[in-house]
Amino acid sequence: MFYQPLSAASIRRFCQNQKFLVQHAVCKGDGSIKQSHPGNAAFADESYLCCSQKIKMFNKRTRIKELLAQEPAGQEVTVMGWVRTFRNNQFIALNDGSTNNNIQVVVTLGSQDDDFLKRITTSASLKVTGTVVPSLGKGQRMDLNATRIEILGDSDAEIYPLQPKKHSLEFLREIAHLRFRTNTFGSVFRVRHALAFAIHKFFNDKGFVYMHTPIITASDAEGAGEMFKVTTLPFDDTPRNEEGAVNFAEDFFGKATNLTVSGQLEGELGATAFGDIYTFGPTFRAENSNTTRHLAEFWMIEPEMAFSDLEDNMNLAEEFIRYIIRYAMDNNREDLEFLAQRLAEEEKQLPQEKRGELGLIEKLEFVLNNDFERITYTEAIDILRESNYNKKKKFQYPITGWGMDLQSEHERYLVEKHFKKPVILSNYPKEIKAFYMRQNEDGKTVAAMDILAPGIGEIVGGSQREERFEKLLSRMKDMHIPEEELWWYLDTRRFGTVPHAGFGLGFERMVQFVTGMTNIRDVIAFPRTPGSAEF
RNA sequence: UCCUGCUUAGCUCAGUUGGUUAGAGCAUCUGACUGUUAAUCAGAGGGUCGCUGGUUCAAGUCCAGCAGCAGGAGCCA
Repeated sequence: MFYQPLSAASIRRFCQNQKFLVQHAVCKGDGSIKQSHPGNAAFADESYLCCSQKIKMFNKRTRIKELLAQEPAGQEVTVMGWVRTFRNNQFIALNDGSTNNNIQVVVTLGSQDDDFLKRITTSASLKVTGTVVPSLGKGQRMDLNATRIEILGDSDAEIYPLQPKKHSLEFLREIAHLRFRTNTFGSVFRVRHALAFAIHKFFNDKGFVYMHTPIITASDAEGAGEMFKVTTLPFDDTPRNEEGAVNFAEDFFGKATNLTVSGQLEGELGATAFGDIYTFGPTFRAENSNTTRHLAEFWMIEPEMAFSDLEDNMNLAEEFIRYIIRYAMDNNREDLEFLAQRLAEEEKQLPQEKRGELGLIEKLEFVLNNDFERITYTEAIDILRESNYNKKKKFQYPITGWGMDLQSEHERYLVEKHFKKPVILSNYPKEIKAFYMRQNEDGKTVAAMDILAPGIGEIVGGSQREERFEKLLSRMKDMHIPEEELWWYLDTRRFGTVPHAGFGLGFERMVQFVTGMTNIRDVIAFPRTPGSAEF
């Protein structure tokens, strides 16, 4: 079905022409049908028209991406889009977001009056009907010789902020609502879409169940980070209990609630019934993190697999990452090539040692064609200790020995200097990892794994989960995790527990890796960061 | 949260040792031209130099505080 707001006059005209069969007058607002009177405009005033797809649609248009793939043979088409540039009062570069490539609309000299031409400004929206012919110019294969141009929406050039020139990413962030109309963000968000689609396809093809874990959670025991509180309690005159603490018994849910920091614990409930599940949804962290790779609201993918161990987990993660990169390479080649060029130009500004050794496309191909390096935490410490970097005391944080937490400079050294490819680090000391990770036989380490990617750092964090009830419970006690709050989680270990494993992958970091964008705020439509929730 | 840097026209940036009326390119507007490729050419308009206070005869320039932005660190995905 297709909906289009129309003026009463347009509706009357369409109905009189009988080109369109008006099936329903649809009430504005909620979209519910108010009247059903074929061909009668009287009921459609200030309403939305709803036309059946079988009937000729008002907006029957050819996407510019599809048009550019055709042979120019004099065929008549209608395209709609936004003006990128208007040169010479004659050539309109029109873009509709289906591709970065524009269709060149040619306006015959003298066919339009000057006042009309002056309204063809950057980002004005047009409906153009014309014939497609081979271009006389050199920059493009085809021209659309316009026979009819309709301005759908004017764009005041004096105040429209985007210009046909290079803008800084910082400036575009301030106009995030318009930045999709640039080539860079067009490509980034088409690739983002492709990756999201590929994720669902990958898991669906493998028989995983897509599970919707809650956004609002009551447990604050996960320890994954600071949480945003969810409450309907008043800020002034907040109800208090006898001890003077906020009385959440009076709150909406009757208890304290937060936005989720992870769907993992709920995911484990699904995995211990369906076998294999995955989640893909928004996640929230109230950490005061101001970096190029943290967001307060981000999207996370969390598969969880029953009857699996750490190695199965690593295998899945590696296959998964390859699959979605391959999908983007196969389906968004043009966008990736544009982004590769953009990145190459950006890196020209940097000193030699800060530039990537490979171009974006080469980097992605390298990841597709080479196995990830798999090493244990213990091996990593040895490599770092023996490195020239350490001997020359180039690390800001010295390698103190086994048991230390790795700093990002250490991870970067392993990934970018030593192995020069993605690295899967496993079997960390239990002291520096979460309570639910499975304890290894050595009594010192847990079956955890992180995947580190060049330029991004940690992209995946996962583990085999502790399926043994007693071990899990004693670990929770050690770490002061209240078991009464997680009674439901512990039930999976009480009733038919199985070895299982899973991981979390930060979607935006993956999009960063694939698009080469260096700031995470440029791969999510409307970034939420400390002090910033515009749009 | 900590460290560092930045803030001058719509955008990207110059602005010397503190010294006359703060400049450029692009954009915008007006006009010209017309097969252009971020078109070109000519002209015009556009500034509380982030904010507050201080030093000085004199501050865009020096000092302090605050704010915003960016990069790095921590936390992590």
